[in-house]
Amino acid sequence: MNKRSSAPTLQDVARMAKVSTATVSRCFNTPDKVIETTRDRVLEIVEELGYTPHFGGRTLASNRSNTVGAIIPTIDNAIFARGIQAFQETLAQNNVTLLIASSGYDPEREFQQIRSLISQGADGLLLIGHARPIKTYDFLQRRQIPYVVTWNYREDSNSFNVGFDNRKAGSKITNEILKFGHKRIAVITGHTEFNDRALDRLNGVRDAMKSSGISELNLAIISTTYSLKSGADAFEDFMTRKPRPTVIMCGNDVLATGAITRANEMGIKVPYDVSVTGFDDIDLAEVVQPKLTTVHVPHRRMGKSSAKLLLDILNGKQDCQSLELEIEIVLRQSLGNAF
Amino acid sequence: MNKRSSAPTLQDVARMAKVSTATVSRCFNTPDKVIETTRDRVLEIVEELGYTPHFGGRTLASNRSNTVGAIIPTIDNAIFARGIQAFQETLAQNNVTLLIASSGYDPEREFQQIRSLISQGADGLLLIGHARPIKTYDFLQRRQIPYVVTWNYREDSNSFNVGFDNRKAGSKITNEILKFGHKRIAVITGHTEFNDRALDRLNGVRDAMKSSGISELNLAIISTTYSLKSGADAFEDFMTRKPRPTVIMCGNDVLATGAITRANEMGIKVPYDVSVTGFDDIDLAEVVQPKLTTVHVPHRRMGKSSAKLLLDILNGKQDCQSLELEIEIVLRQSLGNAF
DNA sequence: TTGTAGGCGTTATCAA
DNA sequence: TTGATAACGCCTACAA
Repeated sequence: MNKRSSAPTLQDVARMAKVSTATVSRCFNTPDKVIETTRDRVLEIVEELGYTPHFGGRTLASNRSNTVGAIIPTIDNAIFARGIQAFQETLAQNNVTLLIASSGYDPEREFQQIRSLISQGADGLLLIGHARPIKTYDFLQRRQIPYVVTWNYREDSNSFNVGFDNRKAGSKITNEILKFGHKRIAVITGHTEFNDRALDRLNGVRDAMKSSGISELNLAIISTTYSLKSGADAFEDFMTRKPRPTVIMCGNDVLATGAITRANEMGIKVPYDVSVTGFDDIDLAEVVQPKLTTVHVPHRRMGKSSAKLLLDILNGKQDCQSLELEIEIVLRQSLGNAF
Repeated sequence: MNKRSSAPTLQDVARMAKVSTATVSRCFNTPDKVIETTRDRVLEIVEELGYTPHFGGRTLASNRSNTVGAIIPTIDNAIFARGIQAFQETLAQNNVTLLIASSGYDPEREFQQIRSLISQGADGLLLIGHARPIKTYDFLQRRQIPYVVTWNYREDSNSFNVGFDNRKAGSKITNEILKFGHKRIAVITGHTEFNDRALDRLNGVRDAMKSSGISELNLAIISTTYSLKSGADAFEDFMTRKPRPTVIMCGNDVLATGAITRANEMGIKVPYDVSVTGFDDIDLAEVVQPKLTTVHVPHRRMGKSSAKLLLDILNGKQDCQSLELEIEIVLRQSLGNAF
């Protein structure tokens, strides 16, 4: 790769403003420590030259970057977009820049991305969920990297943690479903390996069934990737089995939307022939017909709170606390009585 | 912000492996220039220490970062996600890291983000669309920053450019609409200031009407922000006017989906009472009922081609070429005959 | 209030 | 094939 054509440096500015580099540096970092007239002169030159501080030099010298990194499973999906947007806005208010990377739900790639972001100088990280190889946690620990885990709250976690309890959430929506008299339950879940959100939701379903005395024999599961098509295919699979389930619970709204779309194509009436539920409450949930009964996740609050916690940690604030947020079930039209 | 606890450095590795820092460096950058036994020893220590190269030091010394930046209008929206994902994948295959920032459709913020990414050491940039203040182009020019403009192709552009011609696309779908006998046309567009995609699409509509001899008096326009609710509200606005339009063209699928959703709520039948069209062909387009007639944009191809072009430019390849991609109209159910 | 100078981690040139 | 060593741009004691 070519060298970047040389950019103006602190030196250049200093020379033209006839001051030392130290003074120019101070104009940026401790402006009140330089007298106004000098500062004005310097800033004018800065403007004229279009000078931008060289980030590499800065981190090298000061050992901090005012940058944090976030590694999310995927950007090609609305699930994380809203939360990350809020995360970023909160950081920006505190003059911290966000670097985003995506892992494609692959723990090995997540590890690489973590290393890469740290190399880039990230002061701290946002990670999605708890499930990752020990190797990754070892690295984080050894390098003493400040990080916050979000999108799943676990009381017993060793990490700083902002989010909702996916297991409780799974139970909660299952209980709602059971109120409608459903007995034969099918679940379309995302792959649960290294995806603790999916796993916990599923275990929540089991918890609820158990405490209502419903046998696991009434639970059928398909695990697949998160896409409209996967949801649709899994739906069709379930509906060609005998006996059919009375409700199909989906691991997220994308899967649920795929399921309902296929239902419409097959001439199956939701919720009269079968009920469908989602998880996340993204835009899609209100667009699909019938509208989706789903779990409302406080995306923006989660992003904002994660940012605040991470900033507190980075600023060395004492007694930083993990934070559990609550979800709500939102009843729309896709869940009805069991037949 | 706290200092990051000290990470192992090249020095540490060198000391433990009993070689010079130069050799360790070579192990990473020109591995074939160091004999295998030494290399193995070094890499072992690297592994043991969990050493990660310090990015700041590296950029400082080598004046390149193997990083490129992309500034997109928003991440909270599926429009750009797929293209950016493809862009990133292609970069990753070439060991280049992507930094993403979002501008919120604000040219001033875009300018800041550009400076910020350059400060971070980005070797090149991906920018969406052509419309931005001269100030921004001046900066790009003066600093000789390699960049590619995407999401809109303009033949007369001075920038390297990958995308489709939004104006032609606007004409194309309008012509399709005119074939269905529509005469009273309403457009819900995104704000066109500093959004050349929106502006060009709109001008394309005008072009097509003109060359079919339809007066501009038959064109009504509402410009608004890109959200489901804005689309819905604008739809309702149009449908309470007299006479009603026979077709409502939307600047993207989000607006169109909002429009159809509101139509359903108001008991207005699409396409019997009014036709609706979208733009982009994202997932939403096939989920909403009736399915959306829209402009299919080659998101992934655009992302991939942009990445290739940018990499070529960065590698100093000669005769790099801008690239025009084609769109297609996809006819689904939301467009019908004028009544 | 300002300047001097050393050092941050890495690469690259030149010798050995 | 390896090692010394001088940059790279910036920050920050310390001195003036």
